[in-house]
Amino acid sequence: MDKKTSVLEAALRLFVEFGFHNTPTSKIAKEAGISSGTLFYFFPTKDDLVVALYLDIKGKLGCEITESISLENSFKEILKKYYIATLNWATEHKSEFKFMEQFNSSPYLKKIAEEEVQKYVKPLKGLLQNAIDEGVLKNMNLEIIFTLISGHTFSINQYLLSNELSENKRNEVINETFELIWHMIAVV
Amino acid sequence: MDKKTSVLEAALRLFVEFGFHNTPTSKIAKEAGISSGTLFYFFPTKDDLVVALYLDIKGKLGCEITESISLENSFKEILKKYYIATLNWATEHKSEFKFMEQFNSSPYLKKIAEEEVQKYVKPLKGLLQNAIDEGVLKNMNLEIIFTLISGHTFSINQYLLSNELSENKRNEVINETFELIWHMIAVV
DNA sequence: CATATAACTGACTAATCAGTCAGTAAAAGT
DNA sequence: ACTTTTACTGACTGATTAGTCAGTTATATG
Repeated sequence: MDKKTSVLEAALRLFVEFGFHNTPTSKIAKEAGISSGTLFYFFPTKDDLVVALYLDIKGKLGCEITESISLENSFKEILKKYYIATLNWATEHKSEFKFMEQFNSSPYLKKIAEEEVQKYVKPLKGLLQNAIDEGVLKNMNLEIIFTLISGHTFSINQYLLSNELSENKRNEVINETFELIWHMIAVV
Repeated sequence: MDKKTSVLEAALRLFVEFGFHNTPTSKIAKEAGISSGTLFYFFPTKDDLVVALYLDIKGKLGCEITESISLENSFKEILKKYYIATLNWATEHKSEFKFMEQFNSSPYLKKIAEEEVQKYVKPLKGLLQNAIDEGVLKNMNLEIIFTLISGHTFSINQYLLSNELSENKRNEVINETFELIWHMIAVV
């Protein structure tokens, strides 16, 4: 296997379990089955490794979600696909999700350019603005609508992650809570 | 000033700026204007300090919010007071809020007993369950209702913290978004 | 006043850590 | 075949760190 990848995978596992501060590079190298020198061959500093892992995960998440969108549907259907894709991704990638959470609320975030943070958020914001302009969504501040959707998704995610539900029950919760957030932001 | 307190204050400042991992105890002691030995006199280990800070802040937040509640009002009014008190606290205690965020999404959280985490959440959950039983709130899973309220509050908080609004505008946002979450969970 | 206890100091240490480096092995280029 | 570049090693180092400890100062207590 690609050693660079195995470093990223080992780092993810250890960071989630022990945190950035309690995960020495030596441990990451050991877990990845490579020498300490190789780690620094690929990632000049530990910070570079942390940031690379962030960008790697963010890229994968962004791709998977934007891929799930088909613009042929109604805005409600598009948004629901976004919602479902995000929740499914988090459930299928628990470690990645926990890492992002930890990263986003740490001072490491400062090291990421604002434009990079916004990269995968921009398309959604564009769609939301269109929907507001067309009168599909309430005429509220875009940032507030975006915040409401993100916050809602995040919190339902927390619920789904801490309660292992059956396939049916899970879909029920997702459908019901989507209707709730939809009625909060949409013109009815 | 009490030296134990000044350690907690210095630690809060530095943790928020540099993160747990990048804040040596020596720096904390210096910032607090005491010797390294004194820090360990009060807090046997660095972890103990981090946990003590968490419990200190959580206690203060819990007190301030439960104090703001008067049970004479309608459930809607009680919940709105909760909402406003939480948002105001976060705005008036930005550092504390950031610290809690960082702590909650870090592996440090594991060091806190579940009952301690739930301590200040229990009364609210009790009120919510009553409101469900009385048919004031929709007959939904308590955990989901609780999650929806927390997530909503958290996200509006993020919005308020990153956009410095005038007193009027701020109140407007708070009132409007409270009505939104209320209509999401209440029987209308 | 005398004694005990609590608060406090700062130089010190043992351990750990991020990162280096001189050199080896493998792959790619010519 | 020869050379260059890339991938990789692991022992090593200098810096940093959490935590100690022998001793000092302040405060309370009898």
